Amino acid sequence: FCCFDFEVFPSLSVCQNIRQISNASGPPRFRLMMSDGQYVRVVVVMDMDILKSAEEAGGKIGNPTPYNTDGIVLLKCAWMKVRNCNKQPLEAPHGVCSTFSKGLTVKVSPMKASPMKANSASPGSSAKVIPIASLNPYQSKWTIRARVTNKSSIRTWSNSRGEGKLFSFEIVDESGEIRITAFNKEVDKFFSLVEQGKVYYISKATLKPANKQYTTLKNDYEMTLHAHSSIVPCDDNQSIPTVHCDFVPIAELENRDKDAIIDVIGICKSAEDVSRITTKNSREVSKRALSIIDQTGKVVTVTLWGEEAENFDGSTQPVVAIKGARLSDFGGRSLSALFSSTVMVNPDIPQAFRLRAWYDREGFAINSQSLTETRSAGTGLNVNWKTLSDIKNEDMGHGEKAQYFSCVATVLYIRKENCLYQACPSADCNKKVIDQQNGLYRCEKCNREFPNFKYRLLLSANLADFGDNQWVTCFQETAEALLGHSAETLGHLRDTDEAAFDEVFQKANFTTHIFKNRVKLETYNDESRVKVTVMEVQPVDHREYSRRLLQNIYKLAR
DNA sequence: CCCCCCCC
Repeated sequence: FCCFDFEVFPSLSVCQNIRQISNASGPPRFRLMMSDGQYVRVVVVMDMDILKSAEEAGGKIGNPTPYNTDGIVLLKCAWMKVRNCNKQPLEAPHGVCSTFSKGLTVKVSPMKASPMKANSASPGSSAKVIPIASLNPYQSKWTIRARVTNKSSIRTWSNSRGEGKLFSFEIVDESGEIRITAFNKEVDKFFSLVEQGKVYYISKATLKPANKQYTTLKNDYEMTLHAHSSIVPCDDNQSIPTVHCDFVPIAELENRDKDAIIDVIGICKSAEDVSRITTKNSREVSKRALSIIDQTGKVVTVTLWGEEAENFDGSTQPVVAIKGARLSDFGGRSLSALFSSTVMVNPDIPQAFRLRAWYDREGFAINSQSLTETRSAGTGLNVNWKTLSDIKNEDMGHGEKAQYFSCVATVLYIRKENCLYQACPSADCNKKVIDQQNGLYRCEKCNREFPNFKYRLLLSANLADFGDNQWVTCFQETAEALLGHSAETLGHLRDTDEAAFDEVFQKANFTTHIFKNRVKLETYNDESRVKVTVMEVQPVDHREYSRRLLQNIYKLAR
């Protein structure tokens, strides 16, 4: 593999195999990794508004060709052959070729011949190429030419009738679509050959009636491969339709029925980490929820499953298009990918270019609203962010109910005096015990004496941000998170090694965290004061924090 | 010859 550096201005669209290598000043530079002899199709697109302002500023951009009617113009489209790949070798990214085919601005063709003049002859078969729509079980000598639109992973089964493995894929041509299944030996033979998005000549397979219960494809038949089946890649695929999507704007999902199967496209604004869950049938499966946003300014949660969940990388905020997602009413409205869904990351389609341009220019900063209500506000959406000065300026906590807010703040000081107390050792009682001075500790709440106690933390800390500071209270868990040690360890340290105990507090000073707090006006001895209690301490996600700051700057600059 | 579409 070699590297190939180039500049894109503005940074409209970058596919997965391109890494940004600098953007310190001037146009950002990108690096594409690929191997010698490959062809690259370079497509440079630009948003019409940006193009106009560039031209007004005296820039010359040749003769742009309208790419679609949505204000995106095609600036350049050319095939380039990669040569001199003897530069510094780089580790090949996983699945480099298949992801290239999904690339947004750069496409790699593995063809050795000129990609512009592909061979259109059928692969030595006397049977003529017929449309999928004309296939039926009563004819055997046929060949079809079709594009793979969806390919499953390999699955195994075991039931009373036996066991085995299989995979299936869906194909489309100008006339229609059909599902093809391969079992056992045919899995070994064809699984790696069949690639999503590619075109093949297919012949000598068995047709049988499709069970409509299990498929949404528009075909009365489906196909099973057998020992004599033939699948031959076809390079000339100009005339074979690519996956067609009817994208539903995210805001429009509110008006659609539950369980509707829809196509959706959006920018992956944030993504959960992958997690393992156990289904009702006690099967383990991976899942990952994404938040996607489109030009309607609405966000919706999409859940990916299995390998798709495991392999998804949302760190570059890619465009995600899903054909055939199912609309659910969970949390209001949310989406789930099905086995029959096609998930495309940075697809090479105008809607994706347009979305990228919109998001990078303004979408990233808009005040988005999610159609999916999340109960835990851990995803960065729906968090009530405040600065410390907001507590006073907005008279927070003065109402009937306590208010909750999150802030990014730095520890200025933690009082170590009286931060530990001796608490009742019984499981759910944290009441302070009275030292009877006879080796026993009395809990008034439990009305019992114990030979032992447990240490509990009750910390007063002073937090600051750029505008103000605030005394807060941290109980056990949040205090342990802040100090980085358990109450038990700290109690022991205080009793045995005062220097080490002091050190713990020194180390916690000037550390910065996300604090999730409860604020409430409390009255004690006729004196009212706002009390802030820390409910949660979390590390700062600097990427997410920077995005929020940029968003705030953008809003203030309006 | 499979046919699972899941979880909060």
